[in-house]
Amino acid sequence: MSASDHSRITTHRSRFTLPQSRLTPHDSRLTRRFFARDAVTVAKALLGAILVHETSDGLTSGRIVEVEAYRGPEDRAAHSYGGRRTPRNEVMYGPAGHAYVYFVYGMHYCCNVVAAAVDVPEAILIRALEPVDGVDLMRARRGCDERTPVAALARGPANLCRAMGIDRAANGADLLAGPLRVVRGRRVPPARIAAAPRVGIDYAGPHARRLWRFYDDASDAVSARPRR
DNA sequence: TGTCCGATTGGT
DNA sequence: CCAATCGGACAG
Repeated sequence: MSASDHSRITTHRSRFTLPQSRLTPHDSRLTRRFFARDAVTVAKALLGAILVHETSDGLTSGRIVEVEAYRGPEDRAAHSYGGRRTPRNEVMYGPAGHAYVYFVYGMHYCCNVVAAAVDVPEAILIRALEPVDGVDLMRARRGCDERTPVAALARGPANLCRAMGIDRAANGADLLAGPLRVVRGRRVPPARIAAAPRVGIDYAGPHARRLWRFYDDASDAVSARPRR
C-alpha cells in the first residue's frame, strides 16, 4: 500500500466528525443499502423522507413530496440513455446515495439521488419539498416575501435547489457523509402515493408514458397535477 | 469550432 | 404559448 492510499483512507474517516444539526439532533440518515435498489423502488420509498442542507448561511430542510425515477440505458428520458457516459452524468455510474446535480436551461439546477449498483446509471429527481426548517432562509434565497405560501418555496426541481442552496458544488456529494443529507421521516402510506407520467420529457417516446413520477397526493407542495 | 437543445420557470 | 440564457453533447 502506498502513502497516498493511506492518506485517502484517513480523509474519508475524518468526515464523520462533522457537526450535528441542532435542529435535527437525531440524525438518522438513510443507508447505502436503501439507495442501492432500482430507481422506481427508491423513488417511492423517498416520499416522506427529509432532505437537509447545512451551509454557512444556515440550515434548511424539507419533506420530500414529489420525485421522478430515471432508469438506465433503456430509459430514453434519462441522461444515461444508451449508455451515455460523460463528465456531466458521471456520478450516475458511481455508488448509490450520492447527489447528481446538473445545470439546465442556462439558469436552473436540478438535484437527483443516485440509485442502484455501481455502473448501473439510475437516479431519482427530487421535484418538491414541504419546507420544515429554515423557511426564512428559503424565502431569502428565492427572493420571495412573506406573501409567498410556504408550500410554494420548494415546489419544482429548480425552485427546490434555489431554496435549499443546492448548486454545482453539491454534485457528487455523498449524502451519507456531508452537509447535504437525507434522513428518515414518516413514510407516506401507499394509498396516498399517486403515480403519473414524468414532466418535461415528451421527447422520450414510449417511455414518456411510463408512470415514474410519484407524489404525496395529500401535499399542496406538489409542482403539477396531471390533467384529467 | 459550430449548432442544437434542454429532467424549468414565470409571465403573456 | 413563449422567452430567458448558457453549458453540454455531438457532428464536422
